Amino acid sequence: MDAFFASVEQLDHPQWRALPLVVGADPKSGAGRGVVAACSYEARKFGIHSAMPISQAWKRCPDAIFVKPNMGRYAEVSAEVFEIFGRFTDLVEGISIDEAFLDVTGSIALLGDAVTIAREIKSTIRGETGLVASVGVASNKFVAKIASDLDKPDGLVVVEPDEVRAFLNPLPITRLWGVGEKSGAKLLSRGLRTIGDVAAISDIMARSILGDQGLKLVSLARGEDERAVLPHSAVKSIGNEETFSRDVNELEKIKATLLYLSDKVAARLRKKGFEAATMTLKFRNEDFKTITRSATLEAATDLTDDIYAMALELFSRTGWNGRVKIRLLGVTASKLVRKTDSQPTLFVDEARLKQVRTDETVDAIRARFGAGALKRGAVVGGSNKKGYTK
DNA sequence: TCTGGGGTCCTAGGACCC
DNA sequence: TCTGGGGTCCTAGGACCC
Repeated sequence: MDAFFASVEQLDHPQWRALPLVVGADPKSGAGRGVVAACSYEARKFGIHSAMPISQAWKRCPDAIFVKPNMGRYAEVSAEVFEIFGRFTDLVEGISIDEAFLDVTGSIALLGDAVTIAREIKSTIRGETGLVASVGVASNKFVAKIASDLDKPDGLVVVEPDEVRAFLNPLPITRLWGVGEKSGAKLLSRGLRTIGDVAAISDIMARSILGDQGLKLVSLARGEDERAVLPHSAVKSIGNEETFSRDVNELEKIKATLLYLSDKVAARLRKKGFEAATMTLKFRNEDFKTITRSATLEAATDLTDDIYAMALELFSRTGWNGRVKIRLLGVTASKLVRKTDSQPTLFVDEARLKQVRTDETVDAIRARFGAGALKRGAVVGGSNKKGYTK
């Protein structure tokens, strides 16, 4: 999907259409923290792009419309788009909220060749959601992905099997999916500028530059990719993190934030029917140095109090002494098990039962009155930056 | 110049097991 | 007195993607 978040906002707010629009952090008149999550094509004319610091976006176009992401709404629209994908094949592999691989090999006899299907998908999406999509058609995932990126917005790029090498060779290495800042710099330092340059090096050279990753990369650069389109991949982790609006060193605020994050993660686990055995605390200090501490329990849990207790324990293991300020805290649950598959409790513990009933009640109230209907006292009293009210 | 928030995957060392 | 090889799991860090 092209400029997905921004396009959804323009769809929902007709008065914002054809205007520069930025979805992301609050710019706070140029003093805001955070980055651009997405922006309209009108905003791109000012040099604004995804992942740019929001303060820079503000400098480039203070008159742009700045809005906070509304992930719930984007998820709704995403579901509509994926439902459309499902009409063309069962083999749909989502790779993000707005992007998927579709293996249409088995649909050609019924629906026409891949290019016909691609046109049909684009026009159905536009007709039913009002949004614009770009499609790449190719004989494997890697080439299709690159092709889909080349002619945005509203692109349709077809790469025939015998054109793959000629198509890839002239493209810059920055187009290689999986090559970011670090790997890109290593490749450039060896004089490798295009995908064709990478395709031409020996396996020994590839390994010396990027290790085992390098070997895979050379295959991809040659257009070789045998990976299947795999639907239904299982979720592996659920986490929430938050950058403070100013760096903090007040213990009360830190604890309130850990409780807020733990509660959020626990509620998401319960909503999806998971329990988690491993918890990871993420900690970034004012110098942007990031560390993690994690621990694994014998019995998986979805209780807010359990997760908060672990978060506190892991925080104490960071060795934080109050002298450096903290920029970000995060809590992530992993080693997930479906609740029905988890080990039954071996003995009844009154205190635990009480916690279970508390969480059930909280979930029920939030389900009825909204996620913000009920907050822990420590979170409200701890002056959480979002400033929740009762 | 200033770097969000949601994730996945990989690497590497150490503990532990057979 | 000198200690292999194969495998799994855990932890910490880091690259990368949207």
